[in-house]
Amino acid sequence: MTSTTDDVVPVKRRRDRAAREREILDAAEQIFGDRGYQGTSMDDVAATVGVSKPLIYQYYGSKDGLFLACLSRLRAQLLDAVSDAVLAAPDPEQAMYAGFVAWFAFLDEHPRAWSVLVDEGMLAAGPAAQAADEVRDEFVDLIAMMVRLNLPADRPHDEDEIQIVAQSVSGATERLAVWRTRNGGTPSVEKLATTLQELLWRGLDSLRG
Amino acid sequence: MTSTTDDVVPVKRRRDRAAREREILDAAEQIFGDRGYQGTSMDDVAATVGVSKPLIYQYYGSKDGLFLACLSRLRAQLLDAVSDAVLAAPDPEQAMYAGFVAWFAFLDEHPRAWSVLVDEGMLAAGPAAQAADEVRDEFVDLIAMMVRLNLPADRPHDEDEIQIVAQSVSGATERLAVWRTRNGGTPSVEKLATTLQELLWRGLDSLRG
DNA sequence: GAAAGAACTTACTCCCAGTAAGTTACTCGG
DNA sequence: CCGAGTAACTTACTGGGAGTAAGTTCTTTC
Repeated sequence: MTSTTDDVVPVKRRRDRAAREREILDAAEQIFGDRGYQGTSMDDVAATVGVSKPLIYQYYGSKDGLFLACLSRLRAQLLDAVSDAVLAAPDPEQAMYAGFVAWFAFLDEHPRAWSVLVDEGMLAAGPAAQAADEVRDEFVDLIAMMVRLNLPADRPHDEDEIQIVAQSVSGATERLAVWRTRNGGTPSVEKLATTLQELLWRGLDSLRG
Repeated sequence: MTSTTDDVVPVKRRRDRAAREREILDAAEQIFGDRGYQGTSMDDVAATVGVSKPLIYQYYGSKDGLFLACLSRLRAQLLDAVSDAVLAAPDPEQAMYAGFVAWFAFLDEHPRAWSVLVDEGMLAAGPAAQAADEVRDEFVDLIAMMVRLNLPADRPHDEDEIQIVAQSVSGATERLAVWRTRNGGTPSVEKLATTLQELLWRGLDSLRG
């Protein structure tokens, strides 16, 4: 009865640094995932954790720092999932398949992780992002049209497959363009186009029948 | 000599709306391209054009609106370049090649356009963007390793080609994941993995020799 | 040469990243 | 049990950038 701390709300307010850091990181991952980088304010994160903003700054330095910490943790998880699947496979062909499955399955099971990592995580939310998507869609449509023209007219084609191929080609070319720019403009345009052509042309045969 | 307006700086200050809009759009495209979406302030754009900020708001409504307008113009140019190349080709195989060349060449010749459209345009600048790239690089390395393992050991392999393939696969899977999420989680993970596998596996034969 | 409207500006508001300086709770040696 | 030391935490601010209300000046047109 003489205990000093047992009337109302005996909630532990102070926690040690490691525990608090984890709490903050969890909240941040959630909020970044929901609202994107831009849409997330440090005040929101602080309020969610029930802590004041400067504490977050003390632990993570900046908004970028906090985002980066989320990213790091997720990256490790995703990379592990995929590498494990690949390394467990008995031959290269199955390794490739297993890698794809692991990749898509991970992002399927961690939709929020996904947003933070690649999708909206760093994109501006709203109309600008939507417009960028429209640009992509136009190319996807163009590519899908080309693929369709190249299929035998008599056989019913699998529209899912066409979409998958078109999205893949669009994603691949976009990434190659970024990479090439950062790489100082090499390899040459022709080298890129030729290699892509080789990689995809024969694959398209499979879909042809 | 009695003319009222010919001493110093007879610069025309007012211009009609269409001309001013174009001026603003040009400046915005340049600045967005240089500094990214986040790094660009409306005050910067206004100062560059030599105009006050509310005028830009009157014409474009918001920062997103201005960005969107830049995007629209560029999209039309890029899409035209690629469609023209594709449609001018005599057969599907050459159309595919021509399309790739047109895509990479356009982005080569308009590096700033490029930034606005896809690359840094909407990404957060600084350490966060860098970290996201590191995540990608890890996957690219993993894929490159797999490709290398699958090449005949005796033949010297073309490292550029390996990088191109690895970047392509990484870009394709990333895009597919975004698309699938927005598409409500279909098609299934297995369908995606199988189609990708078919598309790429035979293409990798070409590189094998 | 005045009316009308388009082109343009000054001077704000609010929100959010980041910070300076201080306060409170825990802990450990005596 | 108590005070000194430190880790955990807060209040109260600055600065910068998006967006706006309410005007002011130029230019065209009758």
